[in-house]
Amino acid sequence: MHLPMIEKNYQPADIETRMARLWEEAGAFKAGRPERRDARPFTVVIPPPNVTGSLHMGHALNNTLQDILCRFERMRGRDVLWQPGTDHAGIATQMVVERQLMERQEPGRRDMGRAKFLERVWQWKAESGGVIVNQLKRLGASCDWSRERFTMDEGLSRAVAKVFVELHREGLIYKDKRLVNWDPKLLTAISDLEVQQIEVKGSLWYLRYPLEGKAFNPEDSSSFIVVATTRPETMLGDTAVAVNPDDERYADLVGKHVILPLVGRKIPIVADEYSDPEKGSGAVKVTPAHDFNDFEVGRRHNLPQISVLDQEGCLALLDNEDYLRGLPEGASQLAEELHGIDRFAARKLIVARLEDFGFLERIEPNTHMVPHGDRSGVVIEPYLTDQWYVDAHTMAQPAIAAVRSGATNFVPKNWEKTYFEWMENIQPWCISRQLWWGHQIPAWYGPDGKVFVAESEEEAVGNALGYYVEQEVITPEQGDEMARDPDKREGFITRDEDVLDTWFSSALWPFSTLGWPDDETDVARHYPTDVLVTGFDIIFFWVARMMMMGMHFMKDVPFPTVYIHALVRDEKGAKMSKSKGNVIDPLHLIDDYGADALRFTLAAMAAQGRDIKLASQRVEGYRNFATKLWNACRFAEMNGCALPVDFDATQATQTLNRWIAHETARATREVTEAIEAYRFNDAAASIYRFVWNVYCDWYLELAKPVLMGEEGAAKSETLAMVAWARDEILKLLHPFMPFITEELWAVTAKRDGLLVLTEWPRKAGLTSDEAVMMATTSPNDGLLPPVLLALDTGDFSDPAAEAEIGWVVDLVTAIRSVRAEMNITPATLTPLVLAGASDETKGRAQRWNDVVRRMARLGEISFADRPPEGAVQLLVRGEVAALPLKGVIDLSAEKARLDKELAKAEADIKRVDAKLGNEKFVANAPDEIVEEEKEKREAAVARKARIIEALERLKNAA
RNA sequence: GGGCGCGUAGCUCAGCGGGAGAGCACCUCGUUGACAUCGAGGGGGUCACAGGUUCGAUCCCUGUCGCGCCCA
Repeated sequence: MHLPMIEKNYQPADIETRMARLWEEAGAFKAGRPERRDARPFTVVIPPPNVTGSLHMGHALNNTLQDILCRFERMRGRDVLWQPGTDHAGIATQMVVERQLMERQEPGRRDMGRAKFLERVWQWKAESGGVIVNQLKRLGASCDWSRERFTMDEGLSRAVAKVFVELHREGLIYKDKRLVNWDPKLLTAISDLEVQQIEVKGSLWYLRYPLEGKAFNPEDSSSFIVVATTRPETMLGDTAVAVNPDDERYADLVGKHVILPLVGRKIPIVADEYSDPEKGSGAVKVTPAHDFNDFEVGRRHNLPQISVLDQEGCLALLDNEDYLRGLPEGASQLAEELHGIDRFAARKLIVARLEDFGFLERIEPNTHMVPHGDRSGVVIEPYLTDQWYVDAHTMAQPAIAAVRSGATNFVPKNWEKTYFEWMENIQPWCISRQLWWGHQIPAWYGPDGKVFVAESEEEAVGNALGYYVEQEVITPEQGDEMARDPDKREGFITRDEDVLDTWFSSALWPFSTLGWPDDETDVARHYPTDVLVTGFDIIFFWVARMMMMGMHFMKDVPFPTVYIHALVRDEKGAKMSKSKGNVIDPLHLIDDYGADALRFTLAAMAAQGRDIKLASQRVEGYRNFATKLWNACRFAEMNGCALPVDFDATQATQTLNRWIAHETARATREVTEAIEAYRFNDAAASIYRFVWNVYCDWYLELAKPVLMGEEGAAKSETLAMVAWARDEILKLLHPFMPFITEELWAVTAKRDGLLVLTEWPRKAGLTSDEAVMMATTSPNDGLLPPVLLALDTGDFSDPAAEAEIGWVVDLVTAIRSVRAEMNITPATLTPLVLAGASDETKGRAQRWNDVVRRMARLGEISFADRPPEGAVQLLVRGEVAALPLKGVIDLSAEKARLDKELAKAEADIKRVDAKLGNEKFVANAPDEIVEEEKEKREAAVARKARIIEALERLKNAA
């Protein structure tokens, strides 16, 4: 077969489309490929993006890092399962579809009815739900797409029902009437985590509450008590006034009563620690039904809870039995007046009314935190309702212990503190939502409100009907009839209308996606997963809850390692947001620079524990890196570099080739170890430096004369070695830049298979059998400690080769530097005289004659005992290299240059002497450090001597 | 108020007990046989500040100042 030539230009878009198709057709990302049936699995579950989402920078980073790990382990022979899928995102999705209905001027959700609306959501999902999946594919995510899951799939829904029922049976899920965070816009309860505290400039209103039995007189402070509040409108629901038990000002008032202004309700003055004597007046009004703290105060003092708002945050006073109970005649007039008014309008009205009657003492400006819904943006209302809760405190204990014991580790470690902090102070998790889109709670109610929880409707209805027959509420005949015909039981047995918090189903993701509870084959093989990669912003929402559910249902952690990455910010460090208009769209970057460049940028910047400030300039730079690699491969192709089948790099004889083998092994070790340690930035830096600054800058340049020269053993070995090192580069770079490397892999040689499934460069001398062992042995069986996986460069290390190539590099660099400094144009070829050269140096100079002349723009290279007069004299590895430039250069400039060098050498000597002269240093420092210092001193002294000689000669020349 | 983290070259960031690094930007030079999406060279930093530990601190400890995030 004839290989296609490498295209002249690197065109990411074209390559990406083709490579994606290639992988797809080969089923390269599929878990459980037959040839890997016996390999150790490597499993990662994707943090499921919202089905409504589109790819943002956070996704790009998160999935790039996961993909690097997956491709790396796949090349190391593991049977990789990267489990993809999306989240149904209850509120977000429902909002999207409702907005769409509105835009199309179709009937709204409520007009349409539940069943019809849900049909519409599914329809929307079918049409638009795949967007983010396709975007992840563009990024190169090597998920097993054939196993894509959705949190509302049948299987996952069964998992949800089972978990709910079991936790309910164990008493870990229960229904409770207490305050929740109520969103008056979305008309649903939300969890603590979905509430954002936002600083708001408000006011503190000081209100006079008249004391019972005294004639209220605004001028007489003994006739009232002053309470301070940030929410005057809730005063209608006050059921007490609280003062601190240690507050002497109010000591004699405790136990007495006040008459609630405007309302006329008689309420007690109680002593409670909650009241802070330093704040406001030291007395607070207590509204148990509208404030979390007051709720607790109310419980402690057995106070009634009077809710005065409705679901939408409007005053609800008429027909409000709790409110009207025990009120004097005429109170209903106020109720009629205020009923139905929005909470913020009511605030103004009530304050005005209080002022009219002298109950308002003063208003102070006050900045305080106000809870807002993270989706709706409106002020959250603490609201008294029945909701379902998970006993998070109990469930957290094994999850805390698992991290304490090290069964699960966070990387970087410091996130464990955040995890513990939250888990140890965890509150009951409110899991019911008054939405339609989501997993409907598997609870059914009988006519008396008794609840029947079961995994299926049949089961629940069966239980319920049995119960009511037994209780003789219905006859057995009626029971049979209702069991047969759902219409007949309508109004008798009704299902809970609410759905579960989206995070409830996400918490099961590591095992529900593997088939639990229906088929546990994959659970056995892939649970626990190997690592979770996610952002710190969802440690509470998701990681903690997966830990709880995993420990409870699988009796094991969901993952031994949690790699927490940072946020991607804009180049100034601001959080990207639509409102700020500073969002960088990863898809635009992919269009402009290619997915590989974007991926490499994110990896290179993913230093642990630090946010990423992304500038598109960086991406451009790494696109250039891809171009560089592209051209290096073209160069190899143009010279006919190819790898013979039986070529063994360890057996190379040419110095240059032994050197690049050694450097390749070093890069292999660095990249491998860095990925293993989740140091993605170090891995990226290593491969970048190796490709550009070692392979391209030196190896290819030094190899040119051989490649262009005559046929022979040296040339054929070099032709092979250029190809060999190129192939190693393509492998090492593949996890970071999968598209370009796969393309180059295909066009540079006839291959047995795709690069994506090619074996990762391994320790030289390790047999394939051992590599297979490594891949199949479980990590905890103690047979092969991880240290054996470390790569050994032993077979490639060659100090002699390093010394020789090092000399060439130093010589060329020194000459280039001085030529630039002396403003010698490249067109001027200068001769080089190696003065007093050792035999070794002479040999090297002869062997590298062509290269050095070409790279350093030299004429002839000759040898002499002493440098010619008036020459520029360079020190290269302890010997003098002279450029006879008398007449070409300015002698005083050369003198200045040497003076500078001399000063540097002297400074070095001085610094080392100060150290070595310090007895304590010599006594305390490790021997090798002292030895190093001594060697440095010797080198500096020798250098100084040569420079002085050079200066002498210069003087003679002048 | 509690917690976490950050202040290193003009910018974005690595490094973290033994001679200050990268990329980009900047300046000079360059149509050298893969690459101008390139090559060669160069300038530029009391490593926020003050103490302490140490033979030795950009690195460890304490404090101060400045910035960011999370929780109350």
